Amino acid sequence: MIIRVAIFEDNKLMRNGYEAICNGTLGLVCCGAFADANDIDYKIRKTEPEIVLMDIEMPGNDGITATRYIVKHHPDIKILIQTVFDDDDKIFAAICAGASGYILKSTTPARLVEAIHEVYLGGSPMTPSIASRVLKLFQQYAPAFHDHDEKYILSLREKEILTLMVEGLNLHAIAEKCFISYETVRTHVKRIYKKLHVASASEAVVKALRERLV
Amino acid sequence: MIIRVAIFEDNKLMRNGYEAICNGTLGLVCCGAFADANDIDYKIRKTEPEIVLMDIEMPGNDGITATRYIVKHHPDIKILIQTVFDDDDKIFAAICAGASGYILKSTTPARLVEAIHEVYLGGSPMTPSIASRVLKLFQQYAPAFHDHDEKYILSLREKEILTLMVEGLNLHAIAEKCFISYETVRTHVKRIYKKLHVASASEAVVKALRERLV
DNA sequence: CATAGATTCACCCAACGGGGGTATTGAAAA
DNA sequence: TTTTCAATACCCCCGTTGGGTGAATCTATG
Repeated sequence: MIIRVAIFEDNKLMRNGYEAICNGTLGLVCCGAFADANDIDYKIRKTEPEIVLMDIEMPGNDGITATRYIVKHHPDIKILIQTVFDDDDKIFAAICAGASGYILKSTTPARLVEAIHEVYLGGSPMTPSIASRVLKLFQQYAPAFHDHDEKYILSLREKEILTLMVEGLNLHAIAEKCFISYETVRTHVKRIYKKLHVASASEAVVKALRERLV
Repeated sequence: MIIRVAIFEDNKLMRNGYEAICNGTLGLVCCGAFADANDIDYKIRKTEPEIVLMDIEMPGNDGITATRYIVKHHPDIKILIQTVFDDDDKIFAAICAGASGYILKSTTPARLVEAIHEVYLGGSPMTPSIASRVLKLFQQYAPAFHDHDEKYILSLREKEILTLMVEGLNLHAIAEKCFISYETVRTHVKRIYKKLHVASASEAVVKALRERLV
């Protein structure tokens, strides 16, 4: 079984390198190598790849957008992102776009070939440093199962008011919404600040979001 | 530099196997091998590991709980989960508990040693099939942020100031930190509010956190 | 019953913050 | 070259907020 790989990479040297790696590996074949992701639909239809090796930074149509497109219109094709960027935004965007793997360009050819096979088998190879960031992002965005052993014990009313603060309401609006007086809201807010060890609304909402208090 | 590894694994054969792998590898040493995670604090304090190889399924104190405990009380220690389970619940729980890596027991000794080194260097090695599940979980739990294409274009300075606001600094403190006048900070802040369509610091920081602007 | 905590309300005061405006400089883009 | 825009800075106005203090209910909990 031969795995068909399409390459999107604007740097000619690297593109040729990847092509050579694919064609030089038993079981892989490069079915197309492109400098940009313009006319992506045509390129995909013509080359019919099973795996796409996608660069993020390309002139014209960027790799993230192309990934989103391929995932949407050719859901069977697996996409391996392959880039020099390791910042959270790029990783986040690539994952949300539906990429199956994310490896840095510092990866060795042997590891790249391995990664292509892993993607083909349904796995998601990631450079460990990328994986580390993914885990951190995940911990940040997984709201449910956090071990908050009641570090900050807020009463029901206090939690309610803190939630409204996070939603952007000012104290008067909170008073109206809770059917209590403005001064009462202030009293609660002050107590919340004491319990959270903060001194302003913004600090309180940041803490509320970070510690998943609301 | 020798990496100290503690092993938690109830199966005696596997435990001995891991111990042998560690002690048989240059640069690794097994500083403790335990059949359960009871008295976890004592075991950690006594053996002072840098890396913990943690099984999930153990009698008594389970690996997830132990992981949570170690992450909380010994934040410098990295934990490599090592298990036969590859179901979403276990993976999810382990990641949320703060594990740095997650590999299956089918992993080869060579890959295990590699994984320990990667964890030590701050990476997060994962068996590709685990990584694949993590990505799927991630896509599932981060639905809100798919459209992240420069909805709000903040200048560098504005981003910097917004970041400091998220960190809880008031405008005077920001002015000092940036070596600019208080009034200039206010000018920037006003522009930030206009761009984000908000009207208060708390709204701005909430938006900054939710939309990953900082 | 006494005590503690949650919830409610009020007043004072000083400072901070939000909204409006105006203006200069320097660098980049048209 | 002209224009645009980020970055800097200052002004006034006044509403909001943070801190302190005090106090009245009500409800658990020992």
